[in-house]
Amino acid sequence: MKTKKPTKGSIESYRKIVDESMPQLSINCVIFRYYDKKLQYAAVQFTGSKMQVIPGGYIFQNESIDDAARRNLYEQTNMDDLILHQFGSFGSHNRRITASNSDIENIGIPEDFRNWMEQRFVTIAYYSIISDPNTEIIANAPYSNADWLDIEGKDRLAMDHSEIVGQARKALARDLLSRPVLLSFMPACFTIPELQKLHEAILGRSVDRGNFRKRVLKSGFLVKTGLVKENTGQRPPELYQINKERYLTSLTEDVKLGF
Amino acid sequence: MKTKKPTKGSIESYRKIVDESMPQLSINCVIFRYYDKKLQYAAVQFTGSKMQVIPGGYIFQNESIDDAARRNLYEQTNMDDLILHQFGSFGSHNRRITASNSDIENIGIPEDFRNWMEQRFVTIAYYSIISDPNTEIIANAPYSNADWLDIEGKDRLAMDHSEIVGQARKALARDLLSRPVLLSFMPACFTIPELQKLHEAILGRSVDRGNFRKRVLKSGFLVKTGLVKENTGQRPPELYQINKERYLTSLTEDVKLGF
DNA sequence: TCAAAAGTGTTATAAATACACCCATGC
DNA sequence: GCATGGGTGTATTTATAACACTTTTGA
Repeated sequence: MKTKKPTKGSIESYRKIVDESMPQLSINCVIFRYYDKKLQYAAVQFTGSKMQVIPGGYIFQNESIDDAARRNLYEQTNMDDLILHQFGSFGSHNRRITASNSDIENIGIPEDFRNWMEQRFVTIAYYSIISDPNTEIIANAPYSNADWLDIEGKDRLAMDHSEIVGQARKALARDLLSRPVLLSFMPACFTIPELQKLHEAILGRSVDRGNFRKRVLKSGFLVKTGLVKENTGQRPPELYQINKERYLTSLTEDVKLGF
Repeated sequence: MKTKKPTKGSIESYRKIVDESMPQLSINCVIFRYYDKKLQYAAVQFTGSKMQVIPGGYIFQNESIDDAARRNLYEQTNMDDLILHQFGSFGSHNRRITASNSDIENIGIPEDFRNWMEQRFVTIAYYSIISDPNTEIIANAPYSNADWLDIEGKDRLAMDHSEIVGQARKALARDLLSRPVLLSFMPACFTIPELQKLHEAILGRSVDRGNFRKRVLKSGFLVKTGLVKENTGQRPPELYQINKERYLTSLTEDVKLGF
């Protein structure tokens, strides 16, 4: 699956992108994590720029868009077991990165690559969620300075990336209903109240404790471990695991088409 | 909004496409209609070919993908008031039109255009629905021979177009729940049993008459006209109109993000 | 013993579902 | 009359929502 790659950020790596990628088409990933009781997403900066964008990249001529999303995510986060959900494409007629909308005046990349990347681009957007909230985002060239930003924060991203993040959050909230997407967020072992907090972070509002518990247990995605989380200062909550089998089948099965 | 266009199918029109369109990126539209009590979709053929595809086209450098979808649809169906729903992108690594997967051996188009269009393409897919089931599809060059195909039929389209149609049908069924997309299908005046038949055609199964009636009336999208449909051979069903105001606002408002 | 958070149960309401029954028409 | 499809009502079940009560811990 892997190809020999030139050193990241080298002239050769830029040439490879320009020579072997589909022109004017990109993928972007909104990578969520649940950390510090908040829903966050990954943002990176172009080297030498102050504006932030979400990770993204280009599509090699011989790879599918889904593979391109996976690859770019791997190159930038070192994670390769994420489940990616394509949720939309963005292609307004003047959608391009420029000095005025991204502050990319003096970033250290070759001019021919810069000309290439400053064309009008259509992007296909994916969202993904990481289970380990301590994952480091590795910002490869032409990016640097990765950050996690609060979804409720006021950060303004370059271009239409804030819009893309907003749409990703909506897609995530929508998918919560039909699939337990949320389970990808959680560590191997977790409590129902923790799961509820995550739900609330995604939905942007609070839900009833008792009702949440009933619903999530009835779904059959959770398995009781018999253990409890200790030293919480209050009554120790019970620890659960994911019913992996049930979870994986739910990802491929069709959403119920009810009337 | 309209630009002067070269004669369709002329050398100039092909040159314009190659010169002014984004490369390797297309839009495709699954146009549904409800006709003869069946759900159908529009298919066209390349001139000189036997294989069918769904309508589609290319994106001018200075137009948005949504505008491109609208324009191509207009050029091919003469309809310009359709509501388009983007539902996904398709981009497997070997997604291209070839003689083997589309039977385009001897279609009468210039070789440079043919080389251009036989590149690997990613397509962004939309679905749309027409309210007048008697709409004629105008197949412009390089297409000819437009047809309406049954969604339940066994027709095999070229490339991955059957897959795209299947996904469109799923998206349509999903959207039925949150929006009364269905109303675009209906003529100005219709009966509830007719509306029910349409629902059943989309969902692929039957629904309870009484319950359907209750639900659709409670939604507030229908207005009673006071008239009945005559000469049906049985009890004359009541005719309804769409509450246009309510319908249009529902199209722009967010889907409820319930828990 | 008290606060705080976890876990459980009860009730009210609304929605989905399954039918049963009557109605209006053409034959 | 009667077959056929349209229109209406009702009972059952299920889902949603609001909220009260109990349990377990650390301080």
